[in-house]
Amino acid sequence: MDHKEVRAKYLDFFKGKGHEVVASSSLIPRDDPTLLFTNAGMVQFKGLFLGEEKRGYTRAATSQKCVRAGGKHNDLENVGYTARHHTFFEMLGNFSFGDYFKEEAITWAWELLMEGYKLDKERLHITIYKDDDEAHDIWEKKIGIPASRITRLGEKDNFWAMGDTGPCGPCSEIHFDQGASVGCGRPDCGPACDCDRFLEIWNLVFTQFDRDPSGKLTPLPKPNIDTGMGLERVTAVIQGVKSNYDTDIFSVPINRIQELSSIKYRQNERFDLSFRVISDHARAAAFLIGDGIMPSNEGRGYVLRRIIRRAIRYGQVLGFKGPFFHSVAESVIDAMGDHYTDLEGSRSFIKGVLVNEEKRFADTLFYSMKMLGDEIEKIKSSRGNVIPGELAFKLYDTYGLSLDIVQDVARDEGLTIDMESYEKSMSSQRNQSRESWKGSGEEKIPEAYKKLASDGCQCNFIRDQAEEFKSKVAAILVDGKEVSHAKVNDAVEIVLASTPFYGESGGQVGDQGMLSNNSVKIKVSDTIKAGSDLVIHKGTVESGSIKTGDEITALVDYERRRAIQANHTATHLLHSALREIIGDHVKQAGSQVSAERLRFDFSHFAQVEKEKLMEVEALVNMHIRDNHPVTTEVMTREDASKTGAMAIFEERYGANVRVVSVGEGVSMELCGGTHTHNTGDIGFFKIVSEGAVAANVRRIEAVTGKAAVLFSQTQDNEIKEASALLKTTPDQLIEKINQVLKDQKQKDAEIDALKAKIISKESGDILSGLKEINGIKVLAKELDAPSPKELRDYVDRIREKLASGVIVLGSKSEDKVMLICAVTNDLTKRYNAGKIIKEMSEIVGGKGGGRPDMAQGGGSDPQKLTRALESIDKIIAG
RNA sequence: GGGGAUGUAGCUCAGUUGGGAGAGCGGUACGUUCGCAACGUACAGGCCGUCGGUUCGAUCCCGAUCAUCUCCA
Repeated sequence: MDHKEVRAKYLDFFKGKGHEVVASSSLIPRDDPTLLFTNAGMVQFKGLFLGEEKRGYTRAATSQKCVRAGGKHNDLENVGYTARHHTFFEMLGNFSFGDYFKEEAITWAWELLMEGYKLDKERLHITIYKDDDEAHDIWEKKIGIPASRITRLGEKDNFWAMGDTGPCGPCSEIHFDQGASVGCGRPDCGPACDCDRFLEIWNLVFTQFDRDPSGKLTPLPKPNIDTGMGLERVTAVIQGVKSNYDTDIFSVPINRIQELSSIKYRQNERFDLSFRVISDHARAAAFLIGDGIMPSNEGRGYVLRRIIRRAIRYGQVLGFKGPFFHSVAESVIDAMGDHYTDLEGSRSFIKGVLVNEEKRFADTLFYSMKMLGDEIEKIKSSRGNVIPGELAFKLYDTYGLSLDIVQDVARDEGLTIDMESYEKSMSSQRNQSRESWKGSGEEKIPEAYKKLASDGCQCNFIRDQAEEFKSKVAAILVDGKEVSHAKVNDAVEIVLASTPFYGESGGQVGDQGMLSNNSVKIKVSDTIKAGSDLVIHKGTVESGSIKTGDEITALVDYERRRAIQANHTATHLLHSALREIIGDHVKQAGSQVSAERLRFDFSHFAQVEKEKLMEVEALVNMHIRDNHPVTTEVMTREDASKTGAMAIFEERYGANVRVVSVGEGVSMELCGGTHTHNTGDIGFFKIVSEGAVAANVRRIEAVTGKAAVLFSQTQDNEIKEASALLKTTPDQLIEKINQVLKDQKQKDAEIDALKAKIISKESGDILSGLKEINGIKVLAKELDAPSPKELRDYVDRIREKLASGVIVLGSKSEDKVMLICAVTNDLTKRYNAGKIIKEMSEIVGGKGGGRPDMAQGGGSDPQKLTRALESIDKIIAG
């Protein structure tokens, strides 16, 4: 049985038991500040378990993609060294939201393992929570498991909780006995043992309590079921192999590595380790990038980067010199693209990102190796033979040179590393970081909205309707608290039973407009969406008062809405034009559509050339002129992905999705926003700017319709005005500017030359004030110089003429004095310009200093300049 | 989220008691050469990331901010 059959059997089995088969959600969890990545099957159902969200089913089964790397669950460092750890894996799970409970969950699990997967029942052991007699009875009496193979365990192993408070409950695990030859070999070895003999394959969680802050458990009226079984693990058990890496799941990437490296798997343990690390990480990298995460220097992107780099490092062990990892990742797409169709669609994108990242890593490595080389040079020249631990740590911490590489180099150079101090530095960094961990920073849904949702409050967005729309007030919030009525000047948040207002989502801003009836007028300044089906109208009561249950007329500002729609449809056209002209690695990385303009972020590895940008703009405008119809269709997620519609990864979609199509194959995207009826409604599309927002992410801003016309007119006017100022025509403007610049440059040169002449001449005049003190030529003079640079020019000139002597010049402005002193080189032993300027600066209330032959200073008392200059006589006379 | 590092010419980077912004490569012009390569000479190219503070004076010190790199969580 291959893994595809294992997965299909699972989903089919539970479909047969009335479960909705739900597609895997993105690896980026939505609305959840506690998680870096989706790390379990229940993540996408959290809202249902908490009763904050309702969907059209109460039983669900999924095969959920999961990543455990970074954040609370971090398996990264173990991957490759064990038979079971992965950064990426698939979790099979069946869920009940207040529907069936313990008995069905256990019975069905057993049925699937026996009849579906044909496991040997003699090798299965059960663990339950110590107080859960109910589960014990079901296992023993109903299923017929001998009590000797049912183990009661404590809170640590068999009691599950989402957090310190909230839903929680006992769980029951099914373990597979790999036989006495595996593991510790102790006679009392059992499922509770830490060794590898008993393998947990399925965890059934019975969420039946609600824990309050004091720790008290109250039974939930409708308990839930949440189960999880790792696909890789159970496949290994079914296929009778000892390691997940020996299943068919990993054979494709491992084969690819064999081809690329010409090294066989299972010949050498050191190489095998690399095979496992690379094949695991290739899966994680492909899926993370497929879900829109880009390698970067922070957050999720940084976890991805570390996964990629770890793989590359292990690849070096296999002798890879150039980029190879992208090719392994592509083999993952070959193997899994048929079940994860969006992965296949992102193939060239994933490859591009990885090639780019492989090159970038080579740069970092080159730089940090150079740094290490310099440091070793220093150690050797001081006859040392130990690399300090702090240095090794710094190289790792700051420059990304990992310890194993430093160790290799040290060995080659005959040096050792002070590991004790290395570990010390490391653990102090760890502690420092752990103390400050708070969360991933994802925005949380405010409590008041959650409460409304769990109270069953809903608000349907009614897409196409007459302008007069009547609805009932379902809830009113003031200052984030639910109230029954609101009066004049209150800042309110209103929930209606249904609404024509579009709540901000998918990058499209929320609508504005009015809510009114005979007794109240509310100006809506923004509309937002909370959760999946709550639309909140934010606004102010302008007159009258309102209470819940009132009937009210909702009127959207449709002129504004039309501008937004034009921008939104144009965004889709821009997306498809970019893919056509610069390549299908282009993927949306975010967008913002407002009435004024549209902003589109997308993945791309370099600046978009101006010519390409013009082509894109032209293509979008062509589609506008062709006046294609814009149509929308609601279909199942599966059907949508078959049509090849582009999905935007940051969105969460339900079972049914909206597909927005432009013309015949011009553009097709999953989108919940609102659009024009025909592309011609956009009128005109104009790109305003293109630039970078992050590594490998570019941003285009554009305008449409009226705003685009205005933009062009403004630009045109500016060109005309500029032409008029330069007394030329727009078509000769560039030429004229070049001419003016050239002219100016010439004049600058001329001015410099003239200044030099003047200074040269004036310095001759200045020389008239030359004195001789102690046989040394001394010149002290005040002159009018606008800047210290000017003053320096004078002093240089004079020095040339003087050949030997001391020069002091001063210049004053309203409230400041500049002083400069030069001593010719033959005299610097006797007179120090720095010291001279110091003394003189003090007189004018300031400070100064510099080199022995040249020094500057100044002060804030202009009236004393003359005195300062006179003081030179005394200084030289000594 | 917390820490460390970097930001100077098109590129790679120097630049300390705070006091004239540099090198190599690349570019342009000229020269040697039949031509290329090579070499020589000259020249152009800089808000020293941005903003603020200290100071007579900041590439340099201090604070903030942005970008990039990196480690930890």
